[in-house]
Amino acid sequence: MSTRFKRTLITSALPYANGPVHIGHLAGVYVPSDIYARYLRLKGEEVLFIGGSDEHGIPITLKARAEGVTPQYIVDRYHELIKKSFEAFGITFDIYSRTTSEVHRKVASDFFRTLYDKGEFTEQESEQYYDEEAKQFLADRYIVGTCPHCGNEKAYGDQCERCGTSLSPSELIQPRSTLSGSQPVKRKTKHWYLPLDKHEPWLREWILEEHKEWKINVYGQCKSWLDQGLQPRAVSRDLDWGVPVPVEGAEGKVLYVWFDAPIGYISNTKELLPDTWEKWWKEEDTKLVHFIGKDNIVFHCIVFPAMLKAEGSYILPENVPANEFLNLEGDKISTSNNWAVWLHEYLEEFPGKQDVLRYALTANAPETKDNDFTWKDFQAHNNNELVAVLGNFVNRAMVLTRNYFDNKVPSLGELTEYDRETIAEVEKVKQAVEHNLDHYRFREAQKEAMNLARIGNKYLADTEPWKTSKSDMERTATILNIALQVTANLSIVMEPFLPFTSGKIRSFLKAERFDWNVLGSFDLLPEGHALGEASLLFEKIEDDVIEQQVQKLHDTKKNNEAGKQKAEPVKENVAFDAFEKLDIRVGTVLECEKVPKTDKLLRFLLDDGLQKRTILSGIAQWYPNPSELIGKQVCFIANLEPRKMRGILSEGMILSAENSDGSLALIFPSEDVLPGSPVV
RNA sequence: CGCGGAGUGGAGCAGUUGGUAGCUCGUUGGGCUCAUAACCCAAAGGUCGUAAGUUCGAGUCUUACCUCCGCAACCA
Repeated sequence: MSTRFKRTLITSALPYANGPVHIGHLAGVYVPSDIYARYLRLKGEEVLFIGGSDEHGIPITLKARAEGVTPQYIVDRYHELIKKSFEAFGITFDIYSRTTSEVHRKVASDFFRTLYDKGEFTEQESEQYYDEEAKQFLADRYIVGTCPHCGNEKAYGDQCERCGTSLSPSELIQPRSTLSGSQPVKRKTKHWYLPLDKHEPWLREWILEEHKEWKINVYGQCKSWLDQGLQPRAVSRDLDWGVPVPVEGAEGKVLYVWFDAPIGYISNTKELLPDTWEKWWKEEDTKLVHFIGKDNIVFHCIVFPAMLKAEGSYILPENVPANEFLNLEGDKISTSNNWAVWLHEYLEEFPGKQDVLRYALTANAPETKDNDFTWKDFQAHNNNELVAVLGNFVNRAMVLTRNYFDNKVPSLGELTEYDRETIAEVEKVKQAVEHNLDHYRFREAQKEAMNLARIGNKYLADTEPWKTSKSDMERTATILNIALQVTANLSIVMEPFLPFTSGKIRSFLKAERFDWNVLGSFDLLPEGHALGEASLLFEKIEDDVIEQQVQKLHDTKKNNEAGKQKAEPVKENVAFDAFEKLDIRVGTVLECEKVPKTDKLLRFLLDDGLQKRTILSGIAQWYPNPSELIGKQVCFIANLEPRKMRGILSEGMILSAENSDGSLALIFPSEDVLPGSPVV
């Protein structure tokens, strides 16, 4: 640590309490932050590691509504589950609290009030949907209606889940409130905004000039945001679940969750240390580090710093080592599709194997780009590295000592040149691990730590104590003394990465926990010291165990697909005249090409019997050679309101059939007809 | 010409301020037998996405282009 700092405050992104924690969360945030925290503690530094659940926000209220329970019930359930599984996994938070705590309510409320009193917010009125029966404003997610794009009648106010379009509530046709079912009305409401645009100058200087050392993905993202120009962001919402806005006339309004959540870091610190928390947040010699995933970069690098700066008494983060995403067996991890390896399930199915997962996730950490977790890799990391290299070396050292020296540390005699070289190698490992950890390169650091076991294996192979034991017990004693000292060193260097294993090694050695600063020493175990009972550190994971996990995922996938393949229920009946209002016709394709700079849009020029008509259709990915469609006849809706997309006016809609996987197929008449023929 | 990231031996990754391309796993051969068929050694395998340029010299700098991922846009 540079002399600038006296202590380190580590925060890890608050997991959202509407589901359990999965390996993506672990690899991206919790394993690296735990390694870092353990490392600094082992070095004897003053460190605080903050975690907690993020328990406010719309998705939780929706989930509660869907299950017919209270939001509190939902967050209680997941908070407990998450907290317990983190604990069992060995994530050593100094506190794992929650944003529904009393302390948080007060801290967040005061924080808002301070900014409010200082005039750091702007106020803005806007029109939003209001439910007159339920007597409250409706968040986007509380409004359903017909998607203007695909006709899905259950589109939400922020997004249509069928076609994936993001919407705003006013775009919905026939909006309905999910609270009462009534038709909402537009009403004026006032919200507070954090004017990020005003903070842009110093943010620019602070990040782009003073923090060039940030990871390139983080720096690049920030630069991108800053170059595009920052916009004011609303900090309040009309909702009844959250921290109330502490301002007169703000009844029914709560802090927006992104404003609320990062303050959780502060309130959790305060909950743990009611008297001394301020030194962690307000003294310049505290080093603040946020561990997050890449989806949170803008909040932790721009929004939260702007909040802290606006408040005025807080320090800013020194680094934000954000990771990319972890995929699972080739596909994106998805909570809603159950495409994940859940921590609580792993802990049950692989009891005592916390370190195996920690190791595999760190070895394959998405530090520079998205990575893929596969069970086969997991098995290989365990069998070929943990078992074969680390477990085996420790076992060799222990067994040899038991066989030749009655399980006692033998004496160190005269050192050979080779012994000295080996000892020097161990010192190099220490430096390499430190250097990498200091720069948040956990994958590389773990690899270097593992090299210590490799050095040990090589040392035994080269010195062959099983041979020297036949002629020269003195030499054999020296060799095994060194091998045991290497083992003791392993228990130190592995502590941040594999804490459970490290503890086991210490119990084998009957040793207390060593400080990091004695790493590299060869007098950790005194001569004659009686060793404990050794067992295997790791066991092989057989193919069938892996296949079972893969099968589990395949089953999930099958279930998901089966679920989707069910045809949608038939919509409500409509009167014949409603059908008659639609003017569906056949047209002949004259031109067809991809619209530049889009992924999905094809531009059709149709002969509709009367004139030429341009229609855009979002089917480009299913028709890679659009020119092949020229001359074909397609069906289209002729009297749909024209709409401009990408600067081109689309006059109608071409009809396609949609598969369960979302792929689209154009509908053609079975025989050629005259252009303009009506479809009846 | 929207923004960012990535393209290095079969797989996953390092390559610091430009100077003969490294690591882990896998593969092949050999050695060893203390050890969970584990360990050790050796070899094969890369024209560092493509093209041009700067330079005595480029994976490392410049330009153009291609591919992949994410965001944005967009999907009547």
